Amino acid sequence: MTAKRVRARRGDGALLRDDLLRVAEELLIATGSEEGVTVRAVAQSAGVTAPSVYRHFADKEALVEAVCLRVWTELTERMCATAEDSTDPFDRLSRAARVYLGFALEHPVQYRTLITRRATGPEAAAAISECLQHFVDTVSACVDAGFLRGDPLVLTASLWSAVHGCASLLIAQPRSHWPADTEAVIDQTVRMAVFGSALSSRLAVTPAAEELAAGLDELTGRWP
Amino acid sequence: MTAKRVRARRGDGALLRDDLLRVAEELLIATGSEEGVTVRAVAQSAGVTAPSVYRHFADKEALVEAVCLRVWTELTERMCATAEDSTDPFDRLSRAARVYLGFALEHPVQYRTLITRRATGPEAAAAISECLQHFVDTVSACVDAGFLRGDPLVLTASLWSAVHGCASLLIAQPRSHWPADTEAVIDQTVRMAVFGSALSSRLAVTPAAEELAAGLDELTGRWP
DNA sequence: TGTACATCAGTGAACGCGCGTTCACTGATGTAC
DNA sequence: TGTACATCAGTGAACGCGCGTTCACTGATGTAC
Repeated sequence: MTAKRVRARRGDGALLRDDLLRVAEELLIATGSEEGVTVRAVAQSAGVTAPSVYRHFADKEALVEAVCLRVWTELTERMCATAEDSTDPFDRLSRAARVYLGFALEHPVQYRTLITRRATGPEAAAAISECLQHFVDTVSACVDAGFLRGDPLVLTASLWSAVHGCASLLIAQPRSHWPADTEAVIDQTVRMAVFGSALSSRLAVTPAAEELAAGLDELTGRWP
Repeated sequence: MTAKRVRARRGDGALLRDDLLRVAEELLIATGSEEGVTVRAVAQSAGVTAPSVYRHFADKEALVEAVCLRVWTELTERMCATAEDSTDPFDRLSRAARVYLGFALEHPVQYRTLITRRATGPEAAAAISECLQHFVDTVSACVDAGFLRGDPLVLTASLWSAVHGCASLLIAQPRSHWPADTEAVIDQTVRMAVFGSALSSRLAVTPAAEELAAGLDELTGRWP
């Protein structure tokens, strides 16, 4: 990468743009943070001088955001694709949650950078909105089918909290605070979230713990 | 604050330490990020020159961590205090979750800074561990009482994910992506998490959505 | 087919900044005699 | 009670760095005549 780059032909200036994105992504992943991505380092890795970067991105902010968006757009696509594997709205919800978590863990730095960014550009806000809208739609379908009750926006916010929180902690926290079996945590989190949404949205009044436990034992005894 | 500070008497050097912490905290909150807290700015706000900071903190890292820890130690205390308001383990779990969320939203910047920090000092790691241990103990009590089933560590990780995720999103995301009623989201998230843990840990086999919904309707019909 | 020119990719050097940190110091003050 | 001294809080000046960004430029290349 550090090798001097051959200058692009006229009209092919956009080739550098792709290279810059690729190289900036590598740098973002390697350093684990937006601060590690410097314009100079990106340019050098692409075999080019720093000012060249400004031919393709307005400023550093725009470069970083573009790097994150490059993978982020996959997310909605993948959630939609998975939805087609099933016709059951409740099942679709679980799948969407798992895809979201899987995505975040596959692209931890891009995920965290984009979602914790204070001032996002309109494109980033749109990308997050789009993904969130898919969640809302999936939840709404569950409400329509009678699997969930209540305000879809509130239900979605809680479900999103669970999967985002799981991803966020797995990304940020060292192993020491966690059970060894990451898969078990992911699985439990998704199940907690979807079943918890189903149960809690039906509980207008909170019953006593013993009563609830006895009722759940009785109910779940049907599926041994 | 910018006023020149009167020099402390001999032996009272530690007074400045408190002032530096207070001022650094203000700066952290005002700028919303660790990067906004510069040694120079902190010193100036305390009415002192930059090198004075190094009399009390090894480096900038130590200063920021101390600022965050100052409020963080409240958390475990508050969770323990709330636990005494109830004898029901399941109720205690809900209370702990609410206290955690409330704390995070009261001190959003300190919460985020400490929990997303990559290389934490031993004190910070200990503080997080201590708080987490309280969660594990509370969950274990629920398992012992038969309200929850399964590995307490895995259950805790999921519960932690839900509350952390809710706090994290509320802190990071602009209002646009959220329902207007923040309280409703918090309430729903806690209920989803605790009831979801109770239900999901009893489901060895996942039943069909219709079956589950019907069962839950029947069960929750008892508490109208 | 040859040539002048406009276009475009990329450069080299510099600006100005704020940062964390170090080092030798100053001067007030409590303490020991 | 007076004085020399060790201690300690805080200073002033500087180091060295890497950063984002700008600006006038160079030189290759496609295109129009």
